[in-house]
Amino acid sequence: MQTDTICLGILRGGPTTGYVIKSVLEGPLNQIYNLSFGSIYPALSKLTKDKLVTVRQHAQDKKPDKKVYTITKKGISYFEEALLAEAGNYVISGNYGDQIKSEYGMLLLFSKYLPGEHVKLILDERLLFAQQQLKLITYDGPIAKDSNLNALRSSAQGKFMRGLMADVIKTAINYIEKNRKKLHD
Amino acid sequence: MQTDTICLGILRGGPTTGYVIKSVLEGPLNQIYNLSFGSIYPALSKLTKDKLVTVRQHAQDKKPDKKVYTITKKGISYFEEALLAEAGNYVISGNYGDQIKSEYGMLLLFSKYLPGEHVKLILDERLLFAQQQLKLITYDGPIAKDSNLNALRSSAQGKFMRGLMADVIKTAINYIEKNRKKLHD
DNA sequence: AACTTCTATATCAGTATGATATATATCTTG
DNA sequence: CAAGATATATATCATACTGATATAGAAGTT
Repeated sequence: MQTDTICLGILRGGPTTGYVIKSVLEGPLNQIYNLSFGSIYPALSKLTKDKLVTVRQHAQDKKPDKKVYTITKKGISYFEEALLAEAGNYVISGNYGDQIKSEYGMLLLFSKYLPGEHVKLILDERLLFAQQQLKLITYDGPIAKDSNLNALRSSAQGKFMRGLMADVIKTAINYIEKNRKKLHD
Repeated sequence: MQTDTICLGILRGGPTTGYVIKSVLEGPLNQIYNLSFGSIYPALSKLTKDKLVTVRQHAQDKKPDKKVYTITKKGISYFEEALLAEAGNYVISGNYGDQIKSEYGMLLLFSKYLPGEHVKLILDERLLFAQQQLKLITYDGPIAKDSNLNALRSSAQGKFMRGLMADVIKTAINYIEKNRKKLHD
């Protein structure tokens, strides 16, 4: 999926900054997608140039200007067309294009070349990390009033995806706890 | 994890070609990691130049030469040091560096902007795809005699990872089947 | 008081992707 | 049985993305 489309999709949830887009991707969408600032900021500039979004520059003395991006009508129709076109692609080809690079998975796969103590350590760390992720995803308390995060949490789609990720993480935690002895001792 | 390290790790399972490395990544490691030919072939050239692997060129008339790469002693120690160094990193920082780009996840998240019929279609397709993946991962019948695939299947680590992936996919399938009505109808 | 984390944007060298080219064998399907 | 698709096998390259770095003040922590 194009970076443009991702940014527009998040912006459809409400006006916000590049920084928040990155936070959304690192927070609730953490298990789904990620983009670096080096992709987000240029995409936002390009979208502005193409009139698919508008910027309001909030001058903050001595801090860098906070640039709040809002999707335009043109942007909305562009987004919906792009989504339909890309979805169509997936349906036809059967290629869902998930790009997975789990360094952790490779590390475990290669863990027979690692000292046993080390393997224990990285498993302990991973379980802790997974539990943190689970809390982050299932958290339902008050959050900052950013409309994007609210859209993500309250929509049926957001709830669906959060539930899916939570189930997957729980399964992984249980599996690791039950089977970790096969990797050490 | 560096592409070099990944290639060396797979080559530790036995000598093979760049094409097979790609197949391993697309087959059994499908849910863990992927690399394009554009990364694998240059990495293999670099490793050869650095004497971490050797090549035997099997001339096949009219087909391109089949280049079988074998890890050297130097390569083995390099690999084990790199792995230890990288694992150390992960333990210290708590950053497992998993890079996830699930276009499918984003598509579902944005599916409220898609026609209901389309959503049904992409869910049906996904379930089929997931079932295929599950079969691929849990398959225990005879396979081509490539030593890398055998190493991956018979080692404790390979079994551990395959079991983990199978559990995760089953969970996802169950979740989608039980909750899909929240996304359409 | 010192240190870390958060908010916020920007740039860029190095790395990776996805498409394309090339070439043959083998398998599949109407 | 011919046509088309898929598998084997390597290679290249424009475009895209990452991860690190720079900048800078506020706010929170030790």
